[in-house]
Amino acid sequence: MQTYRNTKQRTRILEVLRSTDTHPTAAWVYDRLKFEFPSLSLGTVYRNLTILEEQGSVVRIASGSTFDRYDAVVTPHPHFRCLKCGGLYDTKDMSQDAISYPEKTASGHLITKMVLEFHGTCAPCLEKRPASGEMKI
Amino acid sequence: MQTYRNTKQRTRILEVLRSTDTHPTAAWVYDRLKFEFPSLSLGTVYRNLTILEEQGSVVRIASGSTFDRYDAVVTPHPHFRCLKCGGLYDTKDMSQDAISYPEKTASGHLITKMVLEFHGTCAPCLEKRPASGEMKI
DNA sequence: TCAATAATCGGAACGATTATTAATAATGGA
DNA sequence: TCCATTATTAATAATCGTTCCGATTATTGA
Repeated sequence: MQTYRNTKQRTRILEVLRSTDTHPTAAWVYDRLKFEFPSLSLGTVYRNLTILEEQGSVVRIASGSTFDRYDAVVTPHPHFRCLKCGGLYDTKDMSQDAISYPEKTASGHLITKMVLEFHGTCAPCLEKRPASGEMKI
Repeated sequence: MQTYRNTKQRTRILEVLRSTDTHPTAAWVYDRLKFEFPSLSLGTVYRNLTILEEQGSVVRIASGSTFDRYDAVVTPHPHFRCLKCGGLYDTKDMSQDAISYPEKTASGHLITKMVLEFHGTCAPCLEKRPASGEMKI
């Protein structure tokens, strides 16, 4: 059994993650901390994010074939993903608390977590484009 | 505007995908077809899966930092993902049809699709492990 | 049939993540 | 407090899924 030690790096990585709601990537956290720890390594960020996930302090949000994102809000909540820019947002007006599901599926799979996502075009990307049709000239 | 052509490879890729409910990866499809097309390239499989997705014949299921999977059932339906083995299953007993959501979020994001996943331990993985506690010896 | 060009093949390139290694530093006990 | 233990770090190499590239081939509409 592995015992975790407290390091400045890990502490700050969690603090940085808790200070934003932008669901950062490992690289974003690294950029944010490399001035504070000039010798910080990207591998350290990755390893600590994995450890923080094991500890339940952080949730990993997979995005398939692009970079993963991390969220320090571990309470289950839905996300909105923009298919144009890849942005990931919280949807504060929506909740998944009311959706109930069984402990096991009919096939006997044990459910421990429900993940709900909405996909589409985010408000900033909508503004960049004409109301309908293709961009002209 | 790009026009699509019909190729044997693309046709067979879609057929193979429609012949299974295992949500295959690109590599799985490639293995399945490389005897039929000895000179088949993995890049061709990837490109065609992307084209089939553009055409709406196939849905990509992202799995973050592991291989993506593809589903020829394009009707929205929830999936179960095993966190032990990475397996992806349909949950035939569950549906997401009853869950309603607005066209736009409060922040103005345009929603075009809802993705619902259940995570946990699948039945085969449950059987491999003792009912509770850690594996002994 | 023929020209235009989309699609293929093979391999190289890419980017996010993980593994490796030696050096460093946090921890618990004497 | 000092020391031994060992988790953690930094730097870099390696991995792996996926995409891109150039030359060739195949499909399509005229």
